[in-house]
Amino acid sequence: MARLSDIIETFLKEMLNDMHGTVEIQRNELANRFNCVPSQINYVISTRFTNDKGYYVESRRGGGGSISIRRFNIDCAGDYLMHIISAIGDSLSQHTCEVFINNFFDYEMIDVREASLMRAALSDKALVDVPMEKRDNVRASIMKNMLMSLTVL
Amino acid sequence: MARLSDIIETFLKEMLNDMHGTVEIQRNELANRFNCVPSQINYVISTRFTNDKGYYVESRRGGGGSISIRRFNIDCAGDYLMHIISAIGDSLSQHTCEVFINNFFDYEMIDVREASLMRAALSDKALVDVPMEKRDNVRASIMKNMLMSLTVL
DNA sequence: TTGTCTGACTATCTCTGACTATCATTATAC
DNA sequence: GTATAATGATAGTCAGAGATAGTCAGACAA
Repeated sequence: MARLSDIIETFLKEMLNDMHGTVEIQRNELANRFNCVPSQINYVISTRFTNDKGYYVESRRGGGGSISIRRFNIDCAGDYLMHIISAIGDSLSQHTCEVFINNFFDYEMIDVREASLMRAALSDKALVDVPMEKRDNVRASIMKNMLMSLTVL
Repeated sequence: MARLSDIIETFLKEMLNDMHGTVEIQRNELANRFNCVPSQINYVISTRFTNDKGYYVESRRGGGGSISIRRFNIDCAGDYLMHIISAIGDSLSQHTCEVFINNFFDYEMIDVREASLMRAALSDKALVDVPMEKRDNVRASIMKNMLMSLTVL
């Protein structure tokens, strides 16, 4: 028998196709439709709609709350970016960042302000409170998140 | 389900646009129009029209009383940025970041890509490797560095 | 052993209503 | 007339109910 998580995953992906890459759902409503507990929806989202797999998820609690899922744009520059993102491992030195950013700028994937923002966020100065042994991991994570954010625009 | 608060917020913001940045309302009248209790109006104002978001609110009780909302005029973006930078302490929650970024965007100090980059760099997701007790410090530091980088361009 | 599913507990946001504070106007006392 | 009290018309506060979503440990299934 097919797993519920797979069914829900398929349902959401079809919805994403129909809605051109963005869906907004209510957790309880969806759980109801599939006769499961609400937290199952969290499970599906956290295992199937991760950043690594090309999705962006946001949510809001409280009355009228909801969960929104966006799919990255994998075309055009996105392709190259996705390639870079997967090439970046778990660790990234400030120097390597600099090289990346200069490249992005040279290839006109980012403008001067964007480059400046990225440099600022990834600098040792900004990360001074992060313990040395973790700093390059955090830098990699920030870099990947920033690049992913550009692929959806 | 659409949130009433959002509807009222939108209504007031449209009114602000039409009236060039200043509106004067009567709490009971507005509550009546939206079929809610008067204190809901206070809720909307205190969550959506805060100082941080660039609004100034005054009110008068008693017969003929009313509430007035004014939107700040941000003439010099650089000054505003410097003001924010000095106002940011050593710690900054993700939620507060969100408010700031939306603000910068509303005032056209940053564009949609820059906003997206900033959100990505400041998100809990990007900072997951930073120990919880340090995360808000690191966030404050990244935010200040990014803002500084914008002031020099 | 790993991935799936559940439910109790928690966190957050919204909305409501009872109670309080303030101001303007009118009535009353002197 | 003037001072004071009463009344009515506003707005403000706050605690609690309601409506969502998130987390996590443990049961269960492939």
